[in-house]
Amino acid sequence: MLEKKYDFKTREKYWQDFWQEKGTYKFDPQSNKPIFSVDTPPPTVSGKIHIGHIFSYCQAEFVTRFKRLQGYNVFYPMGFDDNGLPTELLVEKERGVKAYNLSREDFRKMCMETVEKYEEDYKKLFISVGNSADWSLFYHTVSPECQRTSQMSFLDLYKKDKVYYAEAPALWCTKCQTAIAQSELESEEKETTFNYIKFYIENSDEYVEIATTRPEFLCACDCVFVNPKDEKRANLVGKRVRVPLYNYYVPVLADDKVELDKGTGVVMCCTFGDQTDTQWFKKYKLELKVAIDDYGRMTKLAGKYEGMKTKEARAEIIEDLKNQGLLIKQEPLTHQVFVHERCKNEMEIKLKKQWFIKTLENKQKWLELGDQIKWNPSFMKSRYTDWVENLMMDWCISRQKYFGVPFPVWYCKDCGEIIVADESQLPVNPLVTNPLHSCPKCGGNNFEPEKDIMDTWATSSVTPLVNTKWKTDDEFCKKMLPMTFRTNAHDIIRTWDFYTIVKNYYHTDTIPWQNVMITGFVMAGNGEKISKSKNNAKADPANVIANNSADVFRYWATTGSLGRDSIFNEDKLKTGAKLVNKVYNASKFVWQFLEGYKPGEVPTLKPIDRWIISKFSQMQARFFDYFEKYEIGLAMNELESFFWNFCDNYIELVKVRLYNADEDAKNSAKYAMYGVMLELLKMFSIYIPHVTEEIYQNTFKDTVHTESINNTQFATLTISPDKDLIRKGEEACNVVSQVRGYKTDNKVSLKTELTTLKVTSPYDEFLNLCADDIKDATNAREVVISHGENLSVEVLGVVESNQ
RNA sequence: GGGAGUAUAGCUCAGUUGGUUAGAGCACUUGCCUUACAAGCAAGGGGUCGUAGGUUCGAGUCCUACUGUUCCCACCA
Repeated sequence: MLEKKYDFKTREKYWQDFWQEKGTYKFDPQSNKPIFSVDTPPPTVSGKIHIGHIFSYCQAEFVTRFKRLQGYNVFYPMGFDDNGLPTELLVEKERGVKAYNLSREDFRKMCMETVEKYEEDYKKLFISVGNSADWSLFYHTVSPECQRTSQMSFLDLYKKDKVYYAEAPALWCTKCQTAIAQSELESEEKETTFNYIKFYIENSDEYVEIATTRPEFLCACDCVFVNPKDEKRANLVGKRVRVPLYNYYVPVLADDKVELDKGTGVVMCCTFGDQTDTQWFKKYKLELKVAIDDYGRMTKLAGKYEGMKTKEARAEIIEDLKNQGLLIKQEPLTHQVFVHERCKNEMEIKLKKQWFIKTLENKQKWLELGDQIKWNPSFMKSRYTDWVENLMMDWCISRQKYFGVPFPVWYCKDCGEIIVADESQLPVNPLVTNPLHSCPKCGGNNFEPEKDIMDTWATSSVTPLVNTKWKTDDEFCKKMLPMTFRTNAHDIIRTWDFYTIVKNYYHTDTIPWQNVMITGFVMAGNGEKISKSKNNAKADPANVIANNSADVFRYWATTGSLGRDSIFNEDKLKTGAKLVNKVYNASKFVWQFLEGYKPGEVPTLKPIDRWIISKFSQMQARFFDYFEKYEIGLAMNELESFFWNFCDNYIELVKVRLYNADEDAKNSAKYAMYGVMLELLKMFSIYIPHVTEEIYQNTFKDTVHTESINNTQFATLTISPDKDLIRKGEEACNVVSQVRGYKTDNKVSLKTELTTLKVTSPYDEFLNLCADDIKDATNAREVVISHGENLSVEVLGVVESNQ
């Protein structure tokens, strides 16, 4: 029996403990059920988890519950990504320290402590929202096991010549003082000025006009370009021009990258002002002139501006150009500038020795692999292909930071040879361990360890390899790869998805997963993105859960359709609370009649009972279809609207029968209610697992005999969707509805007794078969049904009550 | 500049392959304590489906153009 009231505050915790204790969500490696494996992106430990994260993880989690109920052996590990720049920034902020002021060891220890504390909170939060991951499969990317996999990945790439160490133009953040990858760039709109500057032609009084936004690069100018088709300036090619302020001469070259109608049509090339400069640098083997140092200050090359921040130098230089009559004009300009996504600092390009993974040479392959994966929703695939098609640089994976996975690499001090670790040494920290052997090239024994650490994405893009025990358990790995299902929000398609596809292909020749589910974002009330900097995440997930229950929170997470952003909406929480309440009450009510009922042979069914089963089957089919497309919100809509209809129409039609009728008539209703209610609870358990478990344990468990509702499986009912039958049943509901309307219009109670009800309908035959149910639901003494073109319902009289 | 999503009731959103009078929840109005639930039930008001064309017997749904909006990519001369 169910208690009168359901108290989520005590019961949710109770069931969460129950599930963990019983291992309800455990993957069974021995089972021969089909496997559904999930590669969930491990949340980055970079601060508090906001409501959008939980939203996204809930959506993915609904799918795993669905698959479990479909009879799959679900492999659903959860992990955290707890190394690299994002974590360092968190620790520095929280502790008020700067990594470079501390010893590596001290900083590392500090990071570990912080990470542990956060992960404890993260885990609690996930469990408190009813997440059904198998925590025995837990991993975190800074653990020795994951470090081993990341380093193993590096060694494998090295062996296959897919990773290289080279001095190349790299994107550089002067604030974080590290190289970063193209995928870590964001663009921001900034106001600046276009400065039109005179470059005098050698031995002439004439000059060419060059427009630039960054005159502080004048000291690093290598040459000037015009377009080869530019007839007006064809005579300039081969001549030299004088760089203003610095008064040295550079050649004028022609290159078709120059756009005629941009700026003045003449460009100065500096090393490096932008991406095009790096291409010209390579193509024309230009001299490297470094104007800006690692900290974003002008170098010696800048002369009197040395030591100034770039923007200060720019202002001074413009002033000086003005004074010397070299500045023609200035124009305001708004343009997109690349900034580092983590700190929003403007990007520089520096020539640096870094490790790169080859991505450019296989663009076609990446696209093919993208085609092999099923993207949901399908339109999100274009984010992937767009990104691949526009890749400009190989993936730079070395970071000049401290807390992360070290490269298993040393350099021979004598001959400079690169020495990589032996697999048996992994995980290895080259700062404290030496290679196993002398330098293979010169036999030397002096080694310079690689101090850099790997990009956080380089370590988190191996999650399918970690999960499937790559290079640890070959048999398991073979069985599990490619994984079935990957889910993430649309912001990390170009990083997590792309890099994971790249690495998995290099290592195992396959795609990492067969299906991808891309979730949307949660937007703040005004429709803007929730972000830490704006501090507009009004609702803290832990509070929302504590105040509304995990089930209600999860209900809210069904908002909207897949891949689309949703706005956080308090109303939806209210609706969820009502639903939970209704499910509980309906179950309690239904169970009154089903107590002691033993499901068995199909009895002779009354038309209304046939109707509700058929209608259920129709809804169930749609529900399954939506889930196949991971449309968890639309599936919920189907389920929910059926359920309210079930309560307000079906239950109302049969309840008097269940109280008063003969055994056969009762049994028909019981049969329908038992089947439909049980299946409804299973479906609801995907979304609101706590209340449904509470109900199941106190009701159906005695006849179904599984330890938890989560261990049950979906069943199809005996009557399949039948449009004609469904239409007829709805006619019966319409009759009842019209009578209710009559009573409402006349401001009398719905239980008011009627004398005679006169009905005409094209479905009179069917209505006659369920006349008793209609009579009961409308509380009429007599119902007369005859044939007619359209439905008409007439109340002939009301029985006057004495009270 | 290239691409994608989106535009339906005051708000948040459904509307499957084109098919009668366009739906739900919230909000609003009114009535009802009905042998589950007042966190409930019932009834109701409210929309020329972004604009303009087109295809069709028939368009919220398909096509074209435009407009608004959000996002991705490119654009730092």
